[in-house]
Amino acid sequence: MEARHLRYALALAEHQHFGRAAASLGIAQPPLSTQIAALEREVGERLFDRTARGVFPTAAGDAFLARARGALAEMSLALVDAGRAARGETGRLRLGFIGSALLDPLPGVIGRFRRTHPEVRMTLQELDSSAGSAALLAGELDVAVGRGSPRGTGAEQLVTVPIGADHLVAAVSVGHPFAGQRSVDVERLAREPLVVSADAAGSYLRSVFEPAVLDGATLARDIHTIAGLAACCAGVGLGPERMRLITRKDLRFCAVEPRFRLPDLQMSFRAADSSPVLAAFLSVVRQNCPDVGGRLDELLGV
Amino acid sequence: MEARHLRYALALAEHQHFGRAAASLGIAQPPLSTQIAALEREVGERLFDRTARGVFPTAAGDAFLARARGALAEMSLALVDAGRAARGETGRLRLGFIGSALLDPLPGVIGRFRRTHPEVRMTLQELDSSAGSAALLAGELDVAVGRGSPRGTGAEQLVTVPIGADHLVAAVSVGHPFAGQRSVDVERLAREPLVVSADAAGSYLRSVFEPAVLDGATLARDIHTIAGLAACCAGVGLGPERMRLITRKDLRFCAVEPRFRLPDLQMSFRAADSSPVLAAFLSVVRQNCPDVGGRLDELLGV
DNA sequence: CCTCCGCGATACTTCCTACGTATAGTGATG
DNA sequence: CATCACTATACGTAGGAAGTATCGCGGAGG
Repeated sequence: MEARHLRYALALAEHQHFGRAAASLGIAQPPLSTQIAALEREVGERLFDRTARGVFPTAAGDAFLARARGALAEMSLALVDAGRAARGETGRLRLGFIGSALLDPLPGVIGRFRRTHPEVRMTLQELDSSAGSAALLAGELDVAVGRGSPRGTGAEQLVTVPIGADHLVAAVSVGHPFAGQRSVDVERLAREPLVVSADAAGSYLRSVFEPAVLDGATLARDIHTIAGLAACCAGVGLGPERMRLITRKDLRFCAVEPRFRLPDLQMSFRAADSSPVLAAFLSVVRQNCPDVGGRLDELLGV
Repeated sequence: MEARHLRYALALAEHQHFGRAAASLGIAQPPLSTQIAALEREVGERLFDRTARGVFPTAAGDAFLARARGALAEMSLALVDAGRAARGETGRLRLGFIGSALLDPLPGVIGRFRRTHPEVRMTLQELDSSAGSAALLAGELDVAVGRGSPRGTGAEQLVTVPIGADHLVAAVSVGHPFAGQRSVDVERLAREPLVVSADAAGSYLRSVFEPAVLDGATLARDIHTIAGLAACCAGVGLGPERMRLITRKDLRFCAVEPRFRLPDLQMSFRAADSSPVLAAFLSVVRQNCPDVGGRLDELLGV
């Protein structure tokens, strides 16, 4: 049985007349008769009653036609759905990110993507940079946002683009002596109790402070915790500049002198991932983060 | 797009290999390549990634394959459903009947039909004989059970078979003088207050009693009401012998002398009705009412 | 009652296209 | 670099779907 048989049977049921049904199909009447006969032979039942007043489906014909309509509808949906999937309008995107990314570039990107691709199911989860690249390589994520380029086994299977630069800033409670200052020296900071992210304490902060200073610091899992601890006088919080987007009445920020540039925020995905949803997401990222457009343009082959 | 394209795409997705998929389809590899290419051209998207490790569906391919499975499933169901409809296993049967038929032949017939054809939706309604044939002709019923052969306009469009003979019996309250008697004479009955069905009072009872007797009788709409009225001493109930199947402690029956044969119970349907459900129902009737088998055998062409 | 007409089925031819065979192109692997 | 495995391409063939002509049948009308 071929789709042709279904189309012919439906046309015949609609026109109740072999000649007119054939004309509507753009064929002559005899082949229509032949094909309907072949269909009835395959089904093993007479599907149409040929009467003098017209051609009408039998009970078996009615049952058959209902399914035939369903089958043809599925076939057109196959075409439509394939196109939508190819354009990244349907599907799934699993995004992992560090807390600070949720402050600046992600809200705009995610919001715009959800508006333009409402039928893509998104999974969002906060995790640290190294867990992000590991989950990417394990196939558990499609996009990871972290700080610094992924290193280690399999990192060459990932493509990574910078999506935002950052400098170190200090966060203090509103009652702290630093609270009114526009900036504070690193040497001064080293004499204060510090609150830093566990991630940073193990990596880039080691090029700013002596190990002994960091070993005495309070560790926090994410940027919001640093801000909260600093606000309640647990110490001087250290984090990226976008931490200033956290607005609390009991919190003040100071630039750190000399300026220290943190590793960039980076967005990674599997180089071998050809998912149209990913491509659509990257295209939204390019529109929302003009700074990194050049790099993505190459990757998207524009 | 033809069903062949769907089958080929599914086989390719299953085997992840053009050669083996082609073999499983019973064709050579080049035509499979050609057909898949044609399908991808029609859909407008690449549906499979040909890699060194195998052939894998793209995102568009996955979406397409899901619909393709649905479409092919509908097509096989079209065959199955047509067969079931042709055998009368699915569909609808609208049955109208007079109350007395519900006492004897219908419970067995309907019960057996429902067991053997559980997916046929049945509509049952009690109505009098003339309303039954009218509803048949109006296309509102498929089968009608009444007493006596339908007469009047359009009756020749109906086929009618007898499904049960009946004689007149009297029903009286347990306290009535007739209660202990095996039989009672018609002349004796004529001097009692009577309870009869409105239908019968207007037709066959007129050949048993004087019009004056019937004009004084209490009229009931159906056989159960006759029995109820007789039981509470409203008069002597008259009805078909199968009324004896109504067992109430406060009710007794007497044969009527001389025996008077009522018009037979008849089952009617449209002669032009070729519904397989009707045929299946008639076949059950034939098995359940051996008396009328001969007549139905002819009609069913056995 | 016969004829005519409309419609579907059948007979036969034509042509498209799906299939088979042979082979070239391509990417991975030793 | 050679080889191998696999898919794509080229081309001839054959099966079947469509076209043309005609038959058979059932209903309407004279």
